[in-house]
Amino acid sequence: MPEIAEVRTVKRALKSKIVGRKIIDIIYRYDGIIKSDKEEFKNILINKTITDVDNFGKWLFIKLDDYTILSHLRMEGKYYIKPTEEVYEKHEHIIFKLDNNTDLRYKDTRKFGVMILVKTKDMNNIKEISKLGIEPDSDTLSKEYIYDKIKNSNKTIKELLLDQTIINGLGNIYVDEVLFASRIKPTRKGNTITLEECERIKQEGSRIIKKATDCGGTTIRSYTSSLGVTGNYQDYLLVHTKSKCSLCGKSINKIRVGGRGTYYCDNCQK
DNA sequence: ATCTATGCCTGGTGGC
DNA sequence: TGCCACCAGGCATAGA
Repeated sequence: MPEIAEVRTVKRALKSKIVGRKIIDIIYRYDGIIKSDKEEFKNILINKTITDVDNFGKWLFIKLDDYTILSHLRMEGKYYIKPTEEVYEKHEHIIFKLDNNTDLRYKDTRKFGVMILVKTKDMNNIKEISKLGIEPDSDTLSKEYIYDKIKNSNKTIKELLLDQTIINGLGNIYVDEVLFASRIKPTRKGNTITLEECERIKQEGSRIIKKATDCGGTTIRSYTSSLGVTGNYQDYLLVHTKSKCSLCGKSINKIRVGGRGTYYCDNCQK
């Protein structure tokens, strides 16, 4: 699943390829992805020029002056740039025809992704965006902030780190990595995590996300290249999908926490 | 407020 | 080989 590092990678690639391009038509092959008014989406966007691409956590923003497409890739959403005459592939649901004989195509096998068209000036008031927390490698993230958000919670630390309203952008893979690097068991309740451990979460989260962003994200399972971009952070994963602990050599446990497949080392994580 | 269950989806897998 | 139940999971929403 694309997490913050992968979304940043998509953002960079898109930015270099579509800024300055005008949308001349939009084809819906499956319009369930569009969560705002589907007709308005087309009517407003056709003939608009893409001015910027940005992201906040896992949300991607495609900006067109006064309007912005909020795009969330969820599990398997991907963007591709293709010559307009190329035959559509299965699961290419939304086709943006651009003014240079290319298409921006949104492909999403499981159709979990969403697009919402909003006025750019209202963007930060949209509930999906306004509720988001602080990005894991932001300078404004502090151990006190994390501690304050989790200290009274009976939820597991794994669930809390997946909560986008606390830290914005971590998904299943990076939460496992952050907890391993912080030496904290994913099943610990939020109210047992110390301030010192929050500092480790902050430091390791920042380090891991910066490194993963530099690597272009992680490419495993079906989360392969989007826009022809392939990340290589999977070479640095220490616990997620692993069977042996790189520190102690014991078996990595795979359990379910909060309904998610979770990898951890029972020996190294306390 | 907070928790649990459900729905959204398709492709891959394992059992028979 | 084919059929089928089940699972993967980010997030919203409804119900308890």
